[in-house]
Amino acid sequence: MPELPEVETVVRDLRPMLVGKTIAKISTSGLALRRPWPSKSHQLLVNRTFAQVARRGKWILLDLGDPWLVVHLGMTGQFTVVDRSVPTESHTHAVFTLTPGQSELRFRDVRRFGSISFYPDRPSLEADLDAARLGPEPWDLTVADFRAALAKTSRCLKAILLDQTVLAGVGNIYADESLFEARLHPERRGCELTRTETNRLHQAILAVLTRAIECRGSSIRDYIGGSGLRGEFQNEFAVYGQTGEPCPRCHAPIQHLRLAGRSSHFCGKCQVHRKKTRQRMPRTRHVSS
DNA sequence: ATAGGCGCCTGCTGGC
DNA sequence: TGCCAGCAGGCGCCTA
Repeated sequence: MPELPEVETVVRDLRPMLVGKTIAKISTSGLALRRPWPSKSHQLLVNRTFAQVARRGKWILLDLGDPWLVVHLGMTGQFTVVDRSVPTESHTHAVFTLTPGQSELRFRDVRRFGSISFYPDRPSLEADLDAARLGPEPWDLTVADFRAALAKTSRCLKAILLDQTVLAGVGNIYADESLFEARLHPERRGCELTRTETNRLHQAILAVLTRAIECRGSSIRDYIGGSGLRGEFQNEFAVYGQTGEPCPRCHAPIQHLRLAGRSSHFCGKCQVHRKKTRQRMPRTRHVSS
């Protein structure tokens, strides 16, 4: 699931419900998540108070005034604050009882690709973030830096956008939607983009992410925000999951392709693969429509 | 450097 | 109705 807009929504939802609350008790399912979360760390978390809730890429950073918890939602993670009276759903792997009040912070993850990591202090957290070589947040990535990153690689645009070391937070949905918005074919290579195309892609990424955050992200099946509310951006998809549907721009059917190991959706007519100048070259090809 | 495949998990859908 | 393959929003590891 959860890409930048979804994680940002969770963080914005959780912040007012967590900051100032203290962990009174922790219970876990005991099932392994993607990263180990040693039960030894639990005693270091009890009686600690949430000071801040932040996001870096797709990671949720919970500052407990020096121990830190870092949560990744994987594909199906849900991180919510609910009243204790709400029945606990299956696949709930961690419950933090909060005080004062009657609420609980719950981590639920059907596929268990998500993770909860404990860091005793800020330097240990920073070291791990550095090791991950996480790229800049999209809004901190200048067009000049983006241009430089594209120019030095022959990888296809889809793979570049999914690479968290280039920019942090974009996943499969928003890569496809950004490429559509920028009218660029996902198989185009980074190094072959013109200055205009690079600018257009940069703008498209920011525009798509901004609109998605305004919609509280996309709920396809599992995703919900920190308060349990679904997102609405799935209703705005131009290409993602729209195979065979008419392109909202030119009405040609949306196509589907497996690229960089992921399914890619695009309009083969208005997301041009080759440069326009070349496409106009007379060739022995016919167009039937 | 990069592409591709796999594995980690569970659940849902579509085709037969 | 039932079975089974294929697919899913992520990511890290391995090989070629």
